[in-house]
This record gives sequence, C-alpha cells and structure tokens, in this order.
Amino acid sequence: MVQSLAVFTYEMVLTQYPLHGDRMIRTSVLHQTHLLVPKEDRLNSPESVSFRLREQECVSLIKQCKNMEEFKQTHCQILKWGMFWSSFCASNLLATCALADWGSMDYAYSILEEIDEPGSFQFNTMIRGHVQDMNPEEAILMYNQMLDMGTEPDGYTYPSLLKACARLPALEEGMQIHGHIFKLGIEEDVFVQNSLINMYGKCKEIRRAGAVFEQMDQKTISSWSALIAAHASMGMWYECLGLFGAMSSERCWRAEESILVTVLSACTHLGALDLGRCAHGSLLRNMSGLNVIVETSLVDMYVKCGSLEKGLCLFQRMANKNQLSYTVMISGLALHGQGQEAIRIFDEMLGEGFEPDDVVYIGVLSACSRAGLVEEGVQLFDRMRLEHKMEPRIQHYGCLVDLRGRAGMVDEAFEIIKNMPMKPNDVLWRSLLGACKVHQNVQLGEIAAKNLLQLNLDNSSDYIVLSNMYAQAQRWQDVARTRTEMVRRRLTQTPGFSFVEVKRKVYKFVSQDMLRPQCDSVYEMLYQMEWQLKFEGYSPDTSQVLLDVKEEEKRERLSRHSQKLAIAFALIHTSQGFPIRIVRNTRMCSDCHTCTKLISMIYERTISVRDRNQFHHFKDGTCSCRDYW
DNA sequence: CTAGGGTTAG
Repeated sequence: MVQSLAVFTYEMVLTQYPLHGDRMIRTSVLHQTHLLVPKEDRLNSPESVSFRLREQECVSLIKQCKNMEEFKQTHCQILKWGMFWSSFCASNLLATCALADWGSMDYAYSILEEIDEPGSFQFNTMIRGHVQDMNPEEAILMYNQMLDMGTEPDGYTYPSLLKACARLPALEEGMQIHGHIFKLGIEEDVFVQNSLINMYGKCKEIRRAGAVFEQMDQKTISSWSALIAAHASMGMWYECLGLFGAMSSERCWRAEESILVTVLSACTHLGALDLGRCAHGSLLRNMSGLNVIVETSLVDMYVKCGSLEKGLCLFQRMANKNQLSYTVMISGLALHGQGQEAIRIFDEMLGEGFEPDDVVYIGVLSACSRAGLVEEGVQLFDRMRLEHKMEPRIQHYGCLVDLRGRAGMVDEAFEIIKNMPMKPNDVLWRSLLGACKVHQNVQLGEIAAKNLLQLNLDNSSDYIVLSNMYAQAQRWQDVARTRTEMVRRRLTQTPGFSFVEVKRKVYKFVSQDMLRPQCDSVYEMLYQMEWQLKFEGYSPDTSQVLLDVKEEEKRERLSRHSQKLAIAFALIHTSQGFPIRIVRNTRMCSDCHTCTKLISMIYERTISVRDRNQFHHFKDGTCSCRDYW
C-alpha cells in the first residue's frame, strides 16, 4: 500500500491545485478524499482489524518525519488513504506538527480546523505547541476558544496553560484558571499543583505559591523545585536554604542538579561556604559530569563565599570555559582586591580568543582600582575604547574615578567626572566623596557631597561620610549642620543584617536584635568583647548612630550592630583559630570596621566580611581594604 | 490508544 501511494506527493497536489496557502490546498485534497472514501466505509471501518493496522502504519509514518517536507507528504498520503478520518491519525498529525521542533503552528491550526469534533486532546496539544513556540498569549486564546466550543478541559490542559501564564507573567488569568481548576475538581492533580506553584512563583506571588504547596498531599521533587526556584527568583535566599533543609529532612529525595544549582546560588548570596561545599559534593556524587554553568556557579560560590583559593583552583581545572566563566573569575578577583591576578586572567581570556564585553571590563577595571594599579587601569580603559572599540558606560567611568580617587588623585578624578560624556550619577559622586574623606580634601569633598545630596536619594550613609569628613577637619559647626539636616529629613539607616555560618547553618542577625534564642550568651559575649576592646584603647565612635538619643544609648546601639552580634555568636560557637566569615547587606560602619580589626587581633581569628561591594579580610588588627571602602 | 510540571551564572 505504501509503495502504490508514495507516488502521490505533496508536490503533485500543489501542481494539481495551485491555490494559495497550505490550508486551501489541504481543503482541496480533502474534497478528493471525500470522494475516494464513502461515508459508510468511514463509519464501519474503525471496528476492523485492518483499519487498526493501517492506523498503526500511518502513525509510524508520521513519527518518521524529520522535516516539514516529509510531514506534508505524509499528511497528503493520509488524506489520500482516507485515514484522516481516524481521529487517532489526525491527532498524531496534529501533535507532531505542533510539537516537533521543525513543526509549524499555523499548519497545525489548519489541521485542527479540519478535525470534525476536536476534543480536549487536540486543544491541549495546540496549547502546548503555542507555549513551546514562546507564544503564551496564543496559548491562552486557544484555551478561550476551547471553552467557547464547549470542550471540557482536563488535567492535561492546565500544566501547559499555566506555563503560558507563568511566561507572561499573567497573574489575573492565572487566578481565573485556578478557579476553573477548582470547578472541574482537579485541584488534587500533582502536575496541576506543581504548575500552579510555578505560575504563582513567576508572578511573584510567593504566598499563593506556598499555599498551594502546603495543601499538597503528595509532593514531588518538582513541587520542591518550583517552590525553591520561586523563592530564589525573589532573592529570598535565606528561605531557599530553609526549604532545601526541610526537603532534605522530610524525605530522602535524590539530589537534583537544578535544585542544587539554585541552592548553590543561595549559598553564594548568603556566604554559606560549608553548605555550598555540601552542594558541591552532592553534585559530584550524583552527576556523571558537571557542565559549564554548574562549574561556573561553583567558582562563583567559592569566590563570593570567601574562598578565593578554592575558586581559582576549580577555575583552572575547568575543561571548558566560556566568556562568563572568565567574567565570574575576574570579578571575583576584583572582589578580593587581587588586581594583578585579575589582569593576568583577563589576558589569558583574550589569548583564548574570547571577546571581552563591558561587564568583564568593569571587573578588571575595578580590580585595578581596589589594588591601586592606576597605570594598568588607565591602559585597560584606553584599550577598551581603542582596541575593542567599545563605548565606555558610566560604570567604566566610575571605575576610572575610583581608580584615581583611591590613589589620592582627587582633582584628576573630579576632572574625569566633569569631562565624561554623560551625567554623573550618585555612585560617581559617592566615590569622589569617599576619596576626599580618606585623602582629607574637604573643599572638593563638599562639592561632591553637594552634588550627591542634590540627587535627593536620602541615603543616610552619604550624610555620615560628609559629617565625618567635617569632623576630621574639626569643622564642628558643619558637623552639626549636617546632623540637623539628617534629622530634618528623618533619615534612618537601612536595617542592616549580617549572615554568619556556623556548623553548616546560616544565622541571620539584625541590628538591635534581642529576640534570638541564643540571645543571652551573645550579649554576655558582647560584654566581654567590649571589655577587652577597651584594653586596646578602643572608644566607640558614636557619630555613627543617627538617632537623637543620649550618649549612653548610642553606645549601646552601636554595640548591637548586626556584624558585632554575628561575630560574638561565631566566637562562641566555633573553636579557637577557626576563621569567621560574615556576609552583610550594607556596607559596615567605621566603628564596626575598627572593632573587627581589633577583634581579629585580640581573639587571633581571621575574619572576612563581604559587604555589598567587596571583601574585607581582617587579620592581626589590619584589614585588606587598607581602610578604604 | 496519544500527552503534562521545576532548568540554574555576571
């Protein structure tokens, strides 16, 4: 049968019926098949064994198609045989056309129109095809059409439909659909529930996602995956790790790559090195090989959690590196102030034939500025413009200003700001102000501060830097004026918090936090620390406290800054000589910086603190940032 | 009779 019909090709139909577009052509063929296969025969045949065999033959022909041409020929053959009236064959045609990567939704649509009574399967397939085609709106419209035609959706309809809502994202539609799911009574379907979690997660509705999750009787690995990914996308890293812990303890789930990478990312953000190491180990045990993405995120994790050596080691052993791997490594070295090494890796990257992009340049330039490599930084900046023909962005000028400013060339830094082609933003003025404070150029500092405060960002730390600069210059009236202005603007510091990892658990400390279960011992420790600090000649810098309260309360508030709480906690719960790693959400105040330097000496600990810009490695009473941050 | 959910890095 196949041989005898193979001569009837799509092309022949085309020449026979030179009409416009696929749909017209097929309709014509359809009329022909009407003539070829009498209606009675169509109705009776499904019972026969030979009909089933022919169905099977058609499906295997459809499955063999590798491209649209072959598919169209098969389509024609099926029409010619009269087998299109078998809903099994038609459905397979539709599904293949809608879902294969060479398929076409337009063509699938016309097949759908020729099916007499499309059921839920046909619509489900169309919806899924549209989602695969990155056409979420079309998918939702298809669902509407399905309802209009009175076809009842089933459990297979919703996973892809909800995926469409997640893509857009379309919360309103998603919630309506959730309603439909209840009406149909399929809210217990695991696939539907997982899709709902994902949809709510993508719509940033964590609470609703959690609610669906809570109500599930039988959770699957995908339920956890969807919920963890939802929290990760919101930057709720702490909650991510909590969920991962809950998942691991609830049942012995097989570790999965996607979840582990998300967890790894959470570790990176929280500075949870030990937990990150566990995820690394789990990946090695469960995966046959690690791909570039996983390896790059591992490097990123180690570096950003403070273990630069391990990150470098992994990086050097990577068999395949891409541009992003280099970017991660170079920015990581910048974070740790390793300018020379960053430049070396950058050269290596160019040697491997990777084109540098603007982000790599930000990395390598900031590495130069942190390490005080003025000459090299300027060279790189020119190289970016001249050799790689890239237009520097404001971030690159920021690096340049920082580069000169840190090195004490504040006037040159100011010149750069004045001459650059775009309007300076807060970052640049803040960089200049910081440089002026460190190098005690009050005059220029005032100019920078004036410009900075004009932007009305109400950033309290800007006022503090300015007021400290006045204090250094003994201009007390200006100090008072700045303070008054702060009070007038009702500025409060953004709530600071610090993470510290102890025995593979991450603890979060919020400034002034007194409600933790470990509270008593922490405050006992703080008291001891203060006592020892005094011996080393420390006196609290209460100018860091913005509130209008008595001196005594200022001291007390200062001692309860989150970083000090975290250090105290870590000192209690880790053994002598064990390094302490802290991650904070804000930059630390100068009092915390001074204290931490002293503590590193008194307690003989290395303490590394990652703030939002860089690493501070405290050791023997000094800090790697050379007191500039 | 066919089919469905989570996919990460600067």
